[in-house]
Amino acid sequence: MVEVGASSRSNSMTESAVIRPTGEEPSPAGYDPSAIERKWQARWEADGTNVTDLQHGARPFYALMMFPYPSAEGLHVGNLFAFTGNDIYGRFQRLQGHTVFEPIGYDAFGIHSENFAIKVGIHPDELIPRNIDNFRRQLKRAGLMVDWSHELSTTDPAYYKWTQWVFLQLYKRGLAYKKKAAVNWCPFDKTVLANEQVIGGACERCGNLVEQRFLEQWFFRITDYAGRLLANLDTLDWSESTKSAQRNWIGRSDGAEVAFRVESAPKSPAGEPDFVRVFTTRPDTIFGATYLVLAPEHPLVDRIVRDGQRALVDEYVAEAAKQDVVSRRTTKDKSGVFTGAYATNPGTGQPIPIWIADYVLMEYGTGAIMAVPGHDERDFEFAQLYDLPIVRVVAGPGQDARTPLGDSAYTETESAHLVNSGRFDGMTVEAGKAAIVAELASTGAAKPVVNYRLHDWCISRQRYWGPPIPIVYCDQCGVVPVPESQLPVLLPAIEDFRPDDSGISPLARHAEWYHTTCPECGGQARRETDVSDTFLDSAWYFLRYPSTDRSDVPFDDAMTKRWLPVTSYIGGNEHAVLHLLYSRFVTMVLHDAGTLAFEEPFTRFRAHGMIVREGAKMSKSRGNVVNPDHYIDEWGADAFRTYLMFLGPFEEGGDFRDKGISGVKRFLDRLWKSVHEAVGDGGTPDLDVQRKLHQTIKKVGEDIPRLSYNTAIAAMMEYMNTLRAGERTPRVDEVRPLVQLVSPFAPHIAEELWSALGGTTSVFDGGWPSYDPALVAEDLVTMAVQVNGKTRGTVSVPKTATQDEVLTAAKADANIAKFITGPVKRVVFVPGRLLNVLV
RNA sequence: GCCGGGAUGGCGAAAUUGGCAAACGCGAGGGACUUAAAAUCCCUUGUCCGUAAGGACUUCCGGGUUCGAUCCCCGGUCCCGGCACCA
Repeated sequence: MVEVGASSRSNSMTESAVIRPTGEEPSPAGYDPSAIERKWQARWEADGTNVTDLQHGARPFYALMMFPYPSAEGLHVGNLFAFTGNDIYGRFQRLQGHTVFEPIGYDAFGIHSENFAIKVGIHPDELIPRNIDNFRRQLKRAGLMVDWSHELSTTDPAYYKWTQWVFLQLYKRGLAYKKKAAVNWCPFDKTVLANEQVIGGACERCGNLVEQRFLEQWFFRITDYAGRLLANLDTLDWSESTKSAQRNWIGRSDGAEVAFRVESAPKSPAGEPDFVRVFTTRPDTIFGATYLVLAPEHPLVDRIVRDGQRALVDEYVAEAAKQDVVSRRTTKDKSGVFTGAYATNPGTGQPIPIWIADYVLMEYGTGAIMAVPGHDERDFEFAQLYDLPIVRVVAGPGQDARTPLGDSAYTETESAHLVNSGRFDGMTVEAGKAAIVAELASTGAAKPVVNYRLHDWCISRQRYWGPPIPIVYCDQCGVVPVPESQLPVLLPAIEDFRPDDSGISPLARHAEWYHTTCPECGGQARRETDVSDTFLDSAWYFLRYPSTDRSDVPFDDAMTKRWLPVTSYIGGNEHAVLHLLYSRFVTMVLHDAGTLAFEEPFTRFRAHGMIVREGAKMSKSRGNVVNPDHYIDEWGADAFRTYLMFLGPFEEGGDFRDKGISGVKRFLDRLWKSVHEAVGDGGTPDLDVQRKLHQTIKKVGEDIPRLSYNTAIAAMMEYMNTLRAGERTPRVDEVRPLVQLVSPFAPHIAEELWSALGGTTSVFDGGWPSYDPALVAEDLVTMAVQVNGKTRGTVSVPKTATQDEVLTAAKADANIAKFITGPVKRVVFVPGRLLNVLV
């Protein structure tokens, strides 16, 4: 048998220290969370308990949590929920013998911080450190196993120097480029808005209508990586919901590009026919393509438009350009205009009209489509509106070429076949796709193409509070990247940092910063005045943590080799696509550049759930936000942590109910009492308690790795109930392992009790208790007895009892016997579980 | 519309391989201790019938597979999240 409580690595327990004469009050001063929490936080700090030996520690385990944005309101309970979940996992891994690194930092740049600074009239330079101080104070109170010697803030020049370096790595590889792009502009907030910040065509903050502006923006060519970003997902141990969100966002669609020859385009150069290239996922329906549609911005529009239609087309194009980006995408009412031109359908050989409509988007595919109104809802609607021909080319079971389409497009593809499609008639949709693409490809009219919905990442912001993009514009040399040796390009401390409606960053107003010299020729030059997106700051922070003490490199090679990729990452699904995708992209780029040996940054990722309060979403306006300080004051961090983990499954979240915390507090009170009352472990152990203990050790050890914290806590509570059943006094060897099991959840009380039990080092250096499999298995089991599938009673039999023995025992039970009325037809016997008698 | 996750007592939830549905906790009711209250401890608590023994019903709805289904299959409803005029 394996000794309970014995650590495989160290055993600092002094047995004699805990044995007291029975009857003598062991002076339990009572459980005072705030006193012992202060005491142990101070001791951890003094002893360096949570400082990770990054150089030498065995079995490195990088337990990463998503670093917070340090808001003025302080730590949100959602942050603490996530951090506690990560902390328990990290502490457990440490108890398993890993060297665990649990760092924290602050994602402190960005529009959010800047807007708040403007609102309260305090410079972010002053406000952010203040907020960070408050966050640090709150994080320390929560008792996280954070290694504070590696804390970082993205606003620190020693950090953003390397954010700029990351930009330069992308620039060097041709993955950063500048182009004019349509953006949402809020005339009131005087800023570019992300698409997510525009609700129904209005600014989400001020409600003013958003305008479309064309501004020069920096982009990262993330679309080059779309295929890999998608394919690698299959290899990652991540929450399915997160992977699914990324798949949706990347949006792969397999199809073909098909060329439609424009009939006698008047303005094309002599002898050079124009082709409209369309992207389609349904090449099988080409015989049903009765018209083409170009996006209003399509470059071919001007060339092919016929004179009679020119005025109408120009008006339509101008109108479309005026619409803001978002409402253009979400308006469901279709409209369009005929160009007067025709193209040849390469399937039918027939001429079909070319239209312009804003339901076709220039950014996706080729900016042009072949419209198949018979089999596409949008095309159907458009064709009905403008009276364009609708042809059936796909028929389902029991349908044929003449079956009318009715009032909607037929979009089924399963068990459907082609009709009205010449020699392709009768083929399945799948076969038709392949055959038609193959045939068109032979004449160069089509090729298979994969399209992604993912757009390039726009990283420039015309704002102040971010890392300046390290680019200089020189009249002689053009666009010049700032040499690495001249990094960081410091964000100047300016008072006038408010954005204006020029669409140009406030930094442009500061001539002394804006004017500089060219790093190449030394001549007059201007700085790029945009700053980079906050998501660039957070796309690489996990690489920095182990190397925060290095000022000469972004990350130390040896450290990176030792600690990365991240072993375990825990965070919210609100970052499923942006942060997590950008981090993967940046890692891949650095991998391709030969800087990193791995191309995926997070080996395992788990999305935690959301906390609501009393059934309602927490919000400032509702006034139902949980303030961690308040609860920690009242109940202690240990009870607060444990309650957060107990209120629901970690990956689903749960309902924070103020009353609920008392149950967890009672549990800790009883733990405190049990340890202080515990008597020495002489004499005969109580076998039932021993069994329950070993079952609990097994269960908690299995539940924590799968983040099933609520059930682990329930198991410990059950054990506590067993331990104190019938007002028995627990023994020291019964409570000591429980203190260890509780320690990841409630670290302070665990340390206090561990030391009260004679521990001379931290409980977190004491290892994890092991269990005896022989004690886990009950040798007497309660089996259910069913008659015709209905449970009629139970029998208590030895685990090894045979079918006949159980049957005999069952028949001895009068209530069971009375249901066995006729001859027994069949008996189903599941050893140790149940007996089902069929009569 | 497409993709992912859900729906179980008054409430939060559990059931790890298809095997006693409701562990653990909250709330509620009753009791002990107390002059009293708090705290603590004990008992009861899915619904219905029954004094009880016991019985019937019960995991969103409707079917199916199985000796047996919260779990697997088919169809549907609702909730949460992602994507969305993406061709």
